[in-house]
Amino acid sequence: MKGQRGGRPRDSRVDHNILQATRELIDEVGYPALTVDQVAAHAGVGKAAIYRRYASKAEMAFVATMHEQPLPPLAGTGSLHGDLLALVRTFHVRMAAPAARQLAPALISELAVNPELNTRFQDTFLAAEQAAFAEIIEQAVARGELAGTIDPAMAHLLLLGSLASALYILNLPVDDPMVTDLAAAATAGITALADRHHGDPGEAAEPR
Amino acid sequence: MKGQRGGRPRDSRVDHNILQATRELIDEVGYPALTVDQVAAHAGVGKAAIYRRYASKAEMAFVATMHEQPLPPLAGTGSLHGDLLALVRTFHVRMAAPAARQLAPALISELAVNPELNTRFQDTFLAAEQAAFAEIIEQAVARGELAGTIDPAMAHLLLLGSLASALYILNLPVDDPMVTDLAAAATAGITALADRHHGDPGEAAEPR
Amino acid sequence: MKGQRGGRPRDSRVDHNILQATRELIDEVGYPALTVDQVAAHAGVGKAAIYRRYASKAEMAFVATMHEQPLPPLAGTGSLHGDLLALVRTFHVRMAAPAARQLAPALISELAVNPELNTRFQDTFLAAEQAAFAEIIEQAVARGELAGTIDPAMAHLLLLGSLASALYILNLPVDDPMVTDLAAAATAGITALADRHHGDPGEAAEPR
Amino acid sequence: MKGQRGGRPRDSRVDHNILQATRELIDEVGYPALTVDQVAAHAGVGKAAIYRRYASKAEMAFVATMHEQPLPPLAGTGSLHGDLLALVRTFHVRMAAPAARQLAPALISELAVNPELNTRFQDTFLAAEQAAFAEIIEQAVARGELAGTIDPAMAHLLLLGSLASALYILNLPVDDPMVTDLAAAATAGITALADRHHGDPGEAAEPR
DNA sequence: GAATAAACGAGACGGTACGTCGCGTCTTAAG
DNA sequence: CTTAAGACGCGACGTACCGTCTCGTTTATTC
Repeated sequence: MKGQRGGRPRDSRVDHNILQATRELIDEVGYPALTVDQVAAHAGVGKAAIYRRYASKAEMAFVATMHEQPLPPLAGTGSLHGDLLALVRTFHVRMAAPAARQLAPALISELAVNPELNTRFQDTFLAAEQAAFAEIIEQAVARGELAGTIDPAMAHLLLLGSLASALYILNLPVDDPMVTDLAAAATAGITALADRHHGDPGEAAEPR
Repeated sequence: MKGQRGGRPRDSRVDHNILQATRELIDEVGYPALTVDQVAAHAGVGKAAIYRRYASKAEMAFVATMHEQPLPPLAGTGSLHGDLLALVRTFHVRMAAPAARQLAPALISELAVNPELNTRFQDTFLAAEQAAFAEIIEQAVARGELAGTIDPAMAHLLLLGSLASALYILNLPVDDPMVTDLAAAATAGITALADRHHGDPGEAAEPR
Repeated sequence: MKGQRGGRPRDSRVDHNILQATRELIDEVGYPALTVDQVAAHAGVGKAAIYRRYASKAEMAFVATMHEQPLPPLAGTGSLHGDLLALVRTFHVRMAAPAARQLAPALISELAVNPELNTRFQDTFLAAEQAAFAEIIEQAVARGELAGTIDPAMAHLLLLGSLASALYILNLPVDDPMVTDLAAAATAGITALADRHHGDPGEAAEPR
Repeated sequence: MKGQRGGRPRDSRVDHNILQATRELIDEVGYPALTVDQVAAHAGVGKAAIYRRYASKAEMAFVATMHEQPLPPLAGTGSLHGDLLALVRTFHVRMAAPAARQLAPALISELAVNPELNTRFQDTFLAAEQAAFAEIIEQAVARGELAGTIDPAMAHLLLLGSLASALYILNLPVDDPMVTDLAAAATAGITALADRHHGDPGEAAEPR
C-alpha cells in the first residue's frame, strides 16, 4: 500500500472536523453560499488539508451529507405496495430536508461534470438504494405478488426518480398524499412490467 | 409603451447572434465552462447587449436551448398507452441530445437558486408539457379508458420525471426499450390512480 | 494606439488610489508584510484592477515609491567635491528613510528575477540619477577640475553604489560623517580615473 | 556538551547531502525558485533534518554557497594599488559566478528581515573580508604609502560595495577593465581619506 | 435637418471564490 | 535521539468569472 510506509498518518480528527463543519455550514447558509475557506476556518484546519482529501468543494459536500448514511431497515409490511410506501416515505423525509433540497441541485450539476464523483455516487449511495428495491421485489416475487422479476434500477427510477424530479428539478412542495400516489402508481407500474416481461406480449396493454 | 419613445431600436441580428453563439459554445465546451465573455466575443457583441436582454447567464442559456421549441402535434394513436409512448419518444430525443444533457444539470442547479428563472421555466416550458398530458388524459377519459381524471402534473411527473432523473441525475444511457418500459409503467400507474381517485378502493389491486 | 479604440478608459482615480494605498501601507506595515488584498481593500479597488496595471506586487510597490519622484535641482556649489557632497546628502536622506530601507532589499531581489521591472528601473530611476552625475562631471571638466571626462555610470557607482551597499546589503547605520567620507573618497577616485583615462599611464598611481 | 547525551548521532552524510543538493538546485533553478521540499527530496533527506540544522531556507542557502569558503592568501604585491587590484579580482570571480548572482539578491532581502542571519553574515563572511582589508592597509601604512590609518570597513565598502551594487543591484555586466577602474578609484579614495584623517586639510586631495 | 434617446462594441470596474503553493512545525514508525 | 516520509496550520498568491459601469459611436424617431 502507499499510505503506510513512513510519513505522518492522516489525522482522523481532521477528517471529522471537516465533515462536521461542512454539515453545520450547509445547514446555516446553504450549499451554494458555502465556501471552502469558511469550512477550513470553522473546522480549525488548513485549506490544504481539505484539498488533500477531496478534489473539490462538491465532493466534500457529497461525502459530508450523503455518503455512508446507513439506510434504515426495511419495513417488511407483507405487501409490495406497503413496502414501497414505507420506503418512499423514509426517503421523502430525507430528500425533502432543507439541507438536501439545497445540496441536491448543486450536486446534480457536479455529477454531470465530475466523472470520479459520479462513479462514487453510483457505487455507494445509489447501489445501496437499489439493493433495497431488489429485496422488496424479491420478496414480492416469492409471495407470488409479481408474475416475474424486474430490474431493481427500473423500480428505483419509477418511484424515486419521479420524487427526485419533483423535489429537485421542479422544486415542487411534496406532501404525504402525493407520496402516497407515487407509491400507488409505482406499484401498478412495477406490476405491469413484471407481467410484461414474464411473457405477456401485449405492448399496448390493451384492456380485456 | 416604454420601448417606443425615441432611441435606437434593438438590432434583431444581435438577438440572433447571441443565441446562436450560445448554442454553438454549449455544444463545444458545455454549459458549465461557458462564459459570458466568450459568448459576447463569439457573437461579435458587447456584454451589455447580452445583459440588456437576459438577467443572467442561465437565463440566456435557457432561452437559447429550451425556450420556444414548439411541441410537435400529438400523435393521436387512439389509446392512452400509444399516446404516452409517442410523447415520451419525442421528448426522449430532445432530452437526450448532447446539448440538453450538458445544459440540464446546470439549469437544475440554477432553478433552485433563481426564483425568477424558476417561474419562467414553470410558466412556459413546463406548462406546455403538462398541457400535452392534460389533452391525452382528457381523450382517454372520453374514450372510457380511464375511470376518472388525474392531475396532468402527476402524469407528467410519472413519465418524464423518471426519464429526467435517469438522464440528468443518474447520467444513465437510456435506450428505446427502456423508454418503452417507462411508457408502459406510466400507463399502468395513471390507470391505477384514476381508479383510485374515482372512489374504487382497490389500491394496488390488493385482494380483499 | 491600442488603448483608445473603444472600451471604457482606465479610471485615473483608481491609479491614484492604488499607489496611494500602497504607499500608506508600506509606511504602516512595511513592504514584506504588504499584501495585494490589503492594497485592494484599502484602495477600494478590485484585485483585477491592480493586476491589470502591474504584473506583480513588486512592480506596484516600485512604481508607488520610486518612480517619478523628481530629483531636486543640483546644488551648483562651484567645486566637484561640493557638488558630490550635496548630491550624496540628498540621496542619503531619501535612501535611508525607513520606507526605502524596507522596500529596497525586496526590490533588489525582484529586479534580479523580473527583467521587465529591471529594464524599467534602469531606464527611469537609474537614468535620472546618472544624468545628475553627468552634469556634475561636465561642469568639473569645464572648470578644469578634471583632466578628462569619465563615465557617469562609474561615478554613480563609486558614490551611490557604496552607499547602497552600506544601507541595503550590510544594513549599517550611516551617519553624516560617513557620508562626508564617501563624498571625499569618490571625489578622489573620480579625479584619479579622469587623470588615468586622459592618458596618464600610471596604473599603480604611484605617488609622484 | 549537548550533542553527546545518548541517542543517535547526526549523520554527517546528511549534512553533506543537504548542502550539495542545495548548491546543485540553486545552479539549476536559481534561489528564488528553490524550495525546501525540493532540496529534501533531492538529498534523500527529510525536511526535519534540514530544519534541525538551519533555521530557514535562506540560512541553508547561505551556508551552502558562501560560508567557509576560505579566502585565498593575499597577494602581497608590494603596493596598495596592486594588493587591492589582486583582491578585487579574486572577489570578482567569486561574486560574478552565476550561483552567487542568483543567490545574492535573495540573500540581501533576507538579511534585511532576519536579524539572526544578518549577525551571522556580519560575523563570519563579512568579518573575514574586512580582515583582509585591514591587513592590506596595515602594510601600506608600514610602507609609508598611507599617511594615516583608515577604517577597514570603509575601505571594504569603497571597493566591494561598489562592485556588489553593480552586480547585485544594478545587474550590470562587469568586465576586467571595470574592475581595474574600481581598484584605481578605491586606491585614490583610501589614500585621500588617510590623508584627511591624519590631519591634512586637503579634502579632495586638492592639487598641491 | 437637428435634436433626442436608446442601443451598440469594447473593455475597465468591484467583488468574491477558487485552487495552488511554500514555509516551518509536528507526528508517525524505524533504526 | 535521529532518520525519511509526509500531514499539518497558515496565509498569500494570481486567475477567473460574474454582473455593472463607462466610454465614444451609430441609428432610428421626433421636432
